[in-house]
Amino acid sequence: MPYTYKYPKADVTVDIVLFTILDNALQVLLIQRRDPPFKGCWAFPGGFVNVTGGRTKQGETLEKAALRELREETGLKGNIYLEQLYTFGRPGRDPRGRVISVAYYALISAHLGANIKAGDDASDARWWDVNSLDEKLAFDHDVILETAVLRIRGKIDYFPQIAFRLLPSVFTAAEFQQVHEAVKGVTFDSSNFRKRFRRMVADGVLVGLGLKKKTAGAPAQLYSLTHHDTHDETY
Amino acid sequence: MPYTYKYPKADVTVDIVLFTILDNALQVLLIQRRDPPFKGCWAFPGGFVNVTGGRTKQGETLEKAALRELREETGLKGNIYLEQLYTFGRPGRDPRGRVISVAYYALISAHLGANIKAGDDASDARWWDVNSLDEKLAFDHDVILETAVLRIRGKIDYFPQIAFRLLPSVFTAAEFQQVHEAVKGVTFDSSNFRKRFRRMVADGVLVGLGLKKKTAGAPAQLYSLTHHDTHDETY
DNA sequence: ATAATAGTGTCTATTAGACAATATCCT
DNA sequence: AGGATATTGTCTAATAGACACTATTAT
Repeated sequence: MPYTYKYPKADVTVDIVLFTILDNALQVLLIQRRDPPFKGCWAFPGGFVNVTGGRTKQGETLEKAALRELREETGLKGNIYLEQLYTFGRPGRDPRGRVISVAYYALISAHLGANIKAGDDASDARWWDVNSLDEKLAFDHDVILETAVLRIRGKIDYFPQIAFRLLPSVFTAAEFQQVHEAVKGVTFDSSNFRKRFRRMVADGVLVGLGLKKKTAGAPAQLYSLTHHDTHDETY
Repeated sequence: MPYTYKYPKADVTVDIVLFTILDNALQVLLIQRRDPPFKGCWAFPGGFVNVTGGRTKQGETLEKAALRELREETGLKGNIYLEQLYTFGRPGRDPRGRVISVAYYALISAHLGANIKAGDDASDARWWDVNSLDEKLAFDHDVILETAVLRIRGKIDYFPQIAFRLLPSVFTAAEFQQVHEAVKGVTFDSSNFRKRFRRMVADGVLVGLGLKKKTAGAPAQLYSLTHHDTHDETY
């Protein structure tokens, strides 16, 4: 049953740039495409937005589509925080026809990232260090990646949730610093960085748990987010 | 000649939130719709993205579509700076069917905004003070407006181009301050604000022109942007 | 002189950066 | 004791906010 329109239409897709921190480096999840176009190339998880249902139902939201595709192509369960990144629609970006892609980024902590497995449309799925990625990506995904990295690099400075979503729920000050360093691609003086950290504790954003974590040196205090402000979006 | 597809597709539109400063207030341009849906309602200039041309040509870019629609519906000439804002695609936002709208915002100085005239699809076009707008807008344009205002309010703090685009090419320190106040919706201590202004002059971002502008009190020094950095997008 | 606006200076509190120092654990 | 890491402190420079002050024009 074909669909007929008076004017030509575009396809709308979502692409999801999923980040985590592994080996103290910012890593991004790529899927190896099983089918053309760009068969064999690495690309972000993503796919077509469901727009069926006629005038009344009209299909799923963009965000739901992104979450669905992310789950289908990675095996991840549960709610994963997504934020809309940018919409890419340059003519010619997809050889099959005009495709408008609404890109999202998502952040998960390393222990969640460990059990990723490739979905049906992919021959493989794995994490790549964003700083040593020299693969030629499918479509315009290289531009999307650059946009996403710039976004979280800029936003982490005034929106600490970026760091918290990349961390497990309990973490040390050093781990918090390492996440910042991995995202920004620079190193910080630990003394000065700790002042910011102490301020967050004093402001009630973080709470010390009294517990200690063993390290190669002195044991480190463990902290967690003081809940109640899980609803964010300050921007 | 109808277009037939195997799967249903969405329409892709652009909407443009055009801002200026008039009467020391942040104002937004709205068009009164001549045709259904939302006939008679006020809405942003915008329209369908041209996606014709088959597999190879595929139509126009999103940004070109936004610029074209803005020109068609306002009579504005020349290049106007646009920045992509967010993509709105909730099912049901348009009663005609699934429509994904890529929203842009644009900024012009007041003297350009004076000669706006309604295009063919509109029965009227005029500026509205964003702080005293209580019209029910078409589609989800109320949400788009709120998103746009929040965006420029946040961005003007670290991206002074927002202010410069709302000003004529030559302006006084007081006018620069008034633009900030109109965008942020607060007043600033002129002494402290002027320190920021002086720093921009010292840093070579602005140049004093030596000329004076008459005011009700002492004449004010005129400044302009030190060019060469017209290519922005620091973000 | 006075109203009105332009423009400067001063004090304090907050914050970032460079760098020194102390504390705690393991071997 | 010595290596490794956690944790705190000190000095300086930059910046923001509150507020007092001077300068220049028109009437």
